[in-house]
Amino acid sequence: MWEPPKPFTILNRGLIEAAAALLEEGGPAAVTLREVGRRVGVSHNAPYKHFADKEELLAAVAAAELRRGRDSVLRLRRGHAAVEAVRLMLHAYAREAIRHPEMFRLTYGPWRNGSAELASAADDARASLVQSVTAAQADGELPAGDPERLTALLLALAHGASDLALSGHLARKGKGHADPADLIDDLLAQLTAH
Amino acid sequence: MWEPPKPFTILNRGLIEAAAALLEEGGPAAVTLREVGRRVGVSHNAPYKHFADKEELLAAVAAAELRRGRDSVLRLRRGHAAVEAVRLMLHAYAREAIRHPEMFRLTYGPWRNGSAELASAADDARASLVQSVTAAQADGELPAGDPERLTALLLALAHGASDLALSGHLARKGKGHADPADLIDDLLAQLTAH
DNA sequence: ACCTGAACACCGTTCAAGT
DNA sequence: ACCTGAACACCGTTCAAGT
Repeated sequence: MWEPPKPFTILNRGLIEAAAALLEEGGPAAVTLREVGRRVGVSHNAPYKHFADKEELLAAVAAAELRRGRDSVLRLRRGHAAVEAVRLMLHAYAREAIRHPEMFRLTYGPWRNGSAELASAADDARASLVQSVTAAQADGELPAGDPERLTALLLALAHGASDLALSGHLARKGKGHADPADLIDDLLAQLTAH
Repeated sequence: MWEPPKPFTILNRGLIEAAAALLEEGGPAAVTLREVGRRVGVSHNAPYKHFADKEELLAAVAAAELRRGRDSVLRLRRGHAAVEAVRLMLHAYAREAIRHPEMFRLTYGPWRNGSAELASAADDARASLVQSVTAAQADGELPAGDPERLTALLLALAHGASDLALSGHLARKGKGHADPADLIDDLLAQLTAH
């Protein structure tokens, strides 16, 4: 079942970057293998020598983004108290979602073939957050309990607020006007004032 | 700018129902105008006399689903204490998301042309939830504060937990094993024990 | 007014052939 | 081993023509 990861050739990386750029510009429908090939300077079906199909190319784009997210989370852990690191991580999550909606939707979208590479990149990113949550609990800044479950609560709120904001379903247009960052702070305030 | 809603002809309703069935069976890609037409018994471009394009047909599917959601929310308000109604509404939200992933993703997905019909259906559904939240606040069962914002917090969590569960990003496979319903109850417990 | 069949442009994927 | 060009099946959309 398990396959060793292919080496990252120059072309491989170029295809992923071209696909990511097209995704950002016009969504998944704009990521055509013909345009990807054209931008990299190969024929429209050269990608098939590196990826089984279009979905696998997009999965590689998503995995690269998840690795970037994990590295960003690791950077935030240094130089901040644990609970503040958690707050900054969740804010960064929402900020990136709003700034790059197409990448956000791709990364957390539906994957028919559960790529192992994708799953492990996501696990790594979440594990960093779990560590900071655990440290914040040890500091008495977050309520005790299963840290995985508390992390899931925090992540679910940050994710849901971001996704609803993107689709315009977060609040009525004139009213309230709470953005994802506000809701993250609301939840943390409720959790710290227990 | 504003256009009067077209009358709901038999064919119109049939097209929407056929599109919804195809969506459930195989996602948005399976909703081809050719197959929709075939199931209803018309040619593959008869739908263009009722909807400007494929996206407008899918928007009508989403709007119908949002209206169903609003009616379901209204039913839950009767016969329950306010805070319990809120809890049941959020649980129903997550249950429907898990049971009908494609419809969930469509309903809360990206809409390039902000259909007024879609927006008002969503506003109606959320307004019912806001009313129950307000009543629960008056009962002293939920913390005081802007009810729109508190509703956004609750909805964002239910939405995010559902969406992450669907994409398998809610928690590591073996660990924690919190499902959306658990997280909803966790949040409500934190809010009521203030 | 509403529908049909043909046609167009486009895309993912396959394949025989090249180096 | 990797790439190319042609080809296939499919789809959204348009359009001239029918009733």
